[in-house]
Amino acid sequence: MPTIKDVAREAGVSIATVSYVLNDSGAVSEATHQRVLQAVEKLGYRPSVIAQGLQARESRMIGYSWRPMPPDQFNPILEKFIHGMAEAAARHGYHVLAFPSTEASDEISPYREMVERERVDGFALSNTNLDDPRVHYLLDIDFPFVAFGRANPEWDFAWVDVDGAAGVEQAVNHLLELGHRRIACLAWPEESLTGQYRLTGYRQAMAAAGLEVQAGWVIRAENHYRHAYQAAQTWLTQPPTRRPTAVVALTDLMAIGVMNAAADAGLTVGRDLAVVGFDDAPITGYLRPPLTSLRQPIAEIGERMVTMLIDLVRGETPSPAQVLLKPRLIVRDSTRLSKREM
Amino acid sequence: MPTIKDVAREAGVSIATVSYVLNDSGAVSEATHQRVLQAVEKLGYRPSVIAQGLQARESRMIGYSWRPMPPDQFNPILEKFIHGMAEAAARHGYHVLAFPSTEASDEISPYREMVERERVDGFALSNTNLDDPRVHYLLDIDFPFVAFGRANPEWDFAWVDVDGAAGVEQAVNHLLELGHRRIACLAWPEESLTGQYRLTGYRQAMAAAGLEVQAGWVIRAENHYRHAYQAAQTWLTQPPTRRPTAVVALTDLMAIGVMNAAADAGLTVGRDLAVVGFDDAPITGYLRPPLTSLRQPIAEIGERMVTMLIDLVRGETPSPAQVLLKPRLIVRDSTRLSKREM
DNA sequence: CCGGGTGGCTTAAACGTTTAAATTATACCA
DNA sequence: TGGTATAATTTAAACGTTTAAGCCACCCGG
Repeated sequence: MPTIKDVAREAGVSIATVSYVLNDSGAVSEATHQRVLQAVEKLGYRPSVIAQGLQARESRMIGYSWRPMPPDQFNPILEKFIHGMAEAAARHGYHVLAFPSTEASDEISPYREMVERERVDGFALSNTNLDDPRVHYLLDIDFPFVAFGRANPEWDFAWVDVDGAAGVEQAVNHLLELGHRRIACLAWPEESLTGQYRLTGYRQAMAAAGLEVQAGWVIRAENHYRHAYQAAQTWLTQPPTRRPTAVVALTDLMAIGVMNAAADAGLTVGRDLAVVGFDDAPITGYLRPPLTSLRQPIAEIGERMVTMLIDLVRGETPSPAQVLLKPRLIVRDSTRLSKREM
Repeated sequence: MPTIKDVAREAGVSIATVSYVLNDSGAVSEATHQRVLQAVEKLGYRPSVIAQGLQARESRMIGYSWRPMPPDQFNPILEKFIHGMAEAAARHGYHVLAFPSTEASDEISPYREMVERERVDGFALSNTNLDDPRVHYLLDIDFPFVAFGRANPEWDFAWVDVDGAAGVEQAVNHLLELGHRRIACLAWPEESLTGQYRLTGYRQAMAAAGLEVQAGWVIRAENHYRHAYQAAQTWLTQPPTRRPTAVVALTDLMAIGVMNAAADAGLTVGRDLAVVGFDDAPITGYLRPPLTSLRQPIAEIGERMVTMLIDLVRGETPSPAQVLLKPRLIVRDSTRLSKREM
């Protein structure tokens, strides 16, 4: 690989002049400028990112880590999220460094390692939670990061999030328009901040419609198929005149659990029970019936996070520093075919 | 961040001594050794990866790129694959750099960029194909890489692959044991090398069982739901005594297309038609019926690729340099309930 | 008692950049 | 013509490491 010295020799100038030409700084005569560019072209010279990094004390890397899903669960948005970030980052001369999260016991040590060894200039976080220790640590050492998801409202940091409340509200309103009145919600445990926001959307939409949320209409469960299946069973064993006619599940995986429970109870999803999911996993369109779901603007989230992060790395404050994006309801047969006579 | 100079000052030695202590090289007295380690501890010093990289002319980065799936398709193994690589890499002091592949027109320029700017020490490739231009380029410039998948058999390079032929053979044998005789295969276009291997497994298993592959039993299609659905329809419109009783699809996505086509034709998958997929996507267990599929040992693939690549980066030849791993047939109801009277 | 070997440490160069400061050449003005 | 401002270029230091080479004191053998 040719270095700046080779270019300098080839062009008959000092390495400083080459550097000035390449960075468009300093005062260089037009003739020299051309000569240097020709030498660069001839040798196929590209500056070494490592040497530049040492000089500038930066790595031009964005660190990102995630906890892998158990084999029976899926993360439908991860691939697009990483790719979206990688693409946006590349446009700014940055790259995404994927590092593993191992034990849940010590969440921050992989992050600390990256910071201390100067591997990354900033982090993208996802799956943040209230009092997230990573957010706490990074705020503490004042290291640049942007989160996908909110955390403790008292902490001031840059984040991008999907407006789960607005999303679920859309879903409930859609069901209301179809004539549903007994609408249940399959929610997450109380600790989950994202779960809280989404559940709030459900409660607000119901309240706005003047509907009381009956006891038992909200069931909290972990994001597992089996839990969702069991929760649905408790609803479906109620008499037809009392049981929910529609279910909003906080993820597609849980929605699938509900759909299968309904089918196993002899009900036709879409006609006897409307189901809505969240995430719009690629699979949703191929389920029977295809699942209505809330699609998150993943590419935009990745893009926004990267540009905000680069602002922070450069010492600027991104504006806005908090971004809430609306998900879009993709209507499919799991609700469309369930129109109720009003 | 403290540097080696700070440690040297703190310990009252030269920076060379600090370096010798940290790298366990050179001759350092026990007393000095201790003093340096204490200074390191006290200051919380960690060597800068960038400075080490400049010195050693290496980045300790493994580049990996993939083409994102269209929104209605899924890549069930990508997440585990990257995470597996990231984990194995981290154990050896390496990290995974994710860079985007943009246009299909110029596949190699993102790779060239990474090479020329010295961003990575080697590459992990996936979705290789016969005469893959990336493999060609990297062989040409003699840059370290390991591929997930084979390419032109005349090229000598390191790869790890899943034995698709053995996998499909397993699947066909499983169907044969259940009493199936009219077994169809939903294959990929001829250009796909992976598709060729898998199809070979089908043909071999059929031949070994003394069964002739009837015209029309093999249909080639792109890896899309809709194509799979249509292919299945052409089989299912045949009279029951002639049509295939089992289908081996080369991916889960295509298997889902077949399952839905069968259901829409009034058949019960599992009883009237057995279906096998490939990849064992997390969703397969939740389909109705749950889909029998071939699981690839993703974590092991990532692990192997990384260790082989690190060998190559160090100038050693990995042994073995070609690894073929067997997938495992995960039997579920989509075949289990289809036992035929023999 | 002197020479050579060696253990233990430091000096200094190198990796490939950027950039402040110094130097040289050129032009302009009094 | 001499001095100064300015344009163009070079020199050299710096970023944080590693490591070859050098240095010094000490010990040991002859």
